[in-house]
Amino acid sequence: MDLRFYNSMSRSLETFEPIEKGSVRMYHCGPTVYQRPHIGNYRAFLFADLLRRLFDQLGFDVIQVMNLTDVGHLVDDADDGEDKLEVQARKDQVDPWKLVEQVSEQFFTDLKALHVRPAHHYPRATDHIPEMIQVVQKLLEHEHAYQVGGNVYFDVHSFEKYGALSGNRIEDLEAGARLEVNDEKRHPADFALWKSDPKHIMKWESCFGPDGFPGWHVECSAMAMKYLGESFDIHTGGEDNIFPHHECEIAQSEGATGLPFVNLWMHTRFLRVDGGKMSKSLGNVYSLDDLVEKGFEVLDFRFLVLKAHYRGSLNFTWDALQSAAEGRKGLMDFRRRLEAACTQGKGGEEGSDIVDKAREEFQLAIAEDLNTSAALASVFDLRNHFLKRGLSFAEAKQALAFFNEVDDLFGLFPEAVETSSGLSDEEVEALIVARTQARSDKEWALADEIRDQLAEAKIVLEDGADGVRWHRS
RNA sequence: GCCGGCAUAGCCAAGUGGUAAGGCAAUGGAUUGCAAAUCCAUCAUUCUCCAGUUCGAAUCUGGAUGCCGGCUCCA
Repeated sequence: MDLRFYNSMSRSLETFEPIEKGSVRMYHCGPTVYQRPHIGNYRAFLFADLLRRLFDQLGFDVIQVMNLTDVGHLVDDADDGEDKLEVQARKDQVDPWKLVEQVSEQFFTDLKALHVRPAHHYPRATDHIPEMIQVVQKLLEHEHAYQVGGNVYFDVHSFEKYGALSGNRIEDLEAGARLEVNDEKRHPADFALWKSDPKHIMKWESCFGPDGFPGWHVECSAMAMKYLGESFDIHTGGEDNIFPHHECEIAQSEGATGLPFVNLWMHTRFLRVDGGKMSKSLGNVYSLDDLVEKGFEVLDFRFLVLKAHYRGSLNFTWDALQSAAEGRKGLMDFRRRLEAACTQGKGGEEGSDIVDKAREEFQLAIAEDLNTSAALASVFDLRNHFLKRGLSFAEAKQALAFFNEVDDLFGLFPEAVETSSGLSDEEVEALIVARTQARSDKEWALADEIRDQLAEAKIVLEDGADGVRWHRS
């Protein structure tokens, strides 16, 4: 089955063809580790993980790289542009290096909670200064860059394709007149490859001077090429990365090597909050902890993200998250039923093509630019079908296998049910027996007390005609 | 000023020419000691608005309105 993805560069769906048959190399723009990533950031990272899981499932040899930006990301492009990291470190009164450690650690904790499979490399900009300097030197050799004192700039006029990704034209950028005036630059749209500033805390000695630091864009070029080669398959990021970041990456990388940098550019749309932009002033920049504090699970957010297509502007609201949480519960409940039906199922050994049909729909939806929303519908359809019609032993086994494939891709279910509720299975069973006794004795107060006690321990009871089923929530 | 995107029920959201997926919520019923969970049923003659193309449009074209993004740090 062909995979088709939307390429931001061509603005159309393209059949995916890896550079090397059976393998895929991809790079994702990761966080600038100056403050904990918010749920909007994680939408992009969850998308990267979806791609990763898809290629894993299809048996590709995957090499996945996500950078951590820990230097060079300036708050603005002016001469006195400060490094975001240093600014935040000063605010927090900590050493910038320490801040990097703290935020990175938090980031990895978040990824784990979100069931994101670890990338193969998480390179940090500060560990790749020599590689970046090499790129800058090559650009100088090829006359795509020029040096003014201790600063080196990329000459956007030297790269014909500059603007191809974003649709910006150099003339328009100038007309915008919002670019900082910088007398050193030949053109206002030229961007920094290397800057010198003795005031910087994070600085390196180089052939350009004693106190320099790299421009933001160059880290991704240097690190991507180091780990993935000069040309690789897929590069992803948020829509805001398209310009200037990715535009500049292309110019730098191709300017340095003369080879195509990336075959497929994929960008996720922003997560909106209450229909608008997420912003600090509105107080709606949420972290995963904010969700947990409201009683949600981190994976509920993962489900919410998967319910929408990655190129659509998902609107985050607490209602939507609640709905995602309920929906995820429903799926987990169905999986429990399937598991039960597999061990104690009735009916014949013959399966049916219902599951195959659901699987086919699911796979088609995913193959067509990762339409998780439509794919999910096939899973719910299957659930509804079986809830309505019932299912045989063989069908349950088929369906469970399909469910596990779905979760291999979506990563929505906990790996193992936690037994940390304080009650062992035996204790739970004993309490249920006691409650059943109380109910048959019509001692409702006692029965309800036991029910509350179990609920407190996160045990969900299901009173049915043929007895009581229970599970941990 | 320049570039780009979106507008589908109470909420979230698929669907890009053939007559509106799915989830959540809601409502009625079954079940229950009461609940919860579960099950059954119902839930957009219609896709922001106006005009056009077409046998046929949520889907294409033009216009209006609203929202969002980029051009400056941002996923």
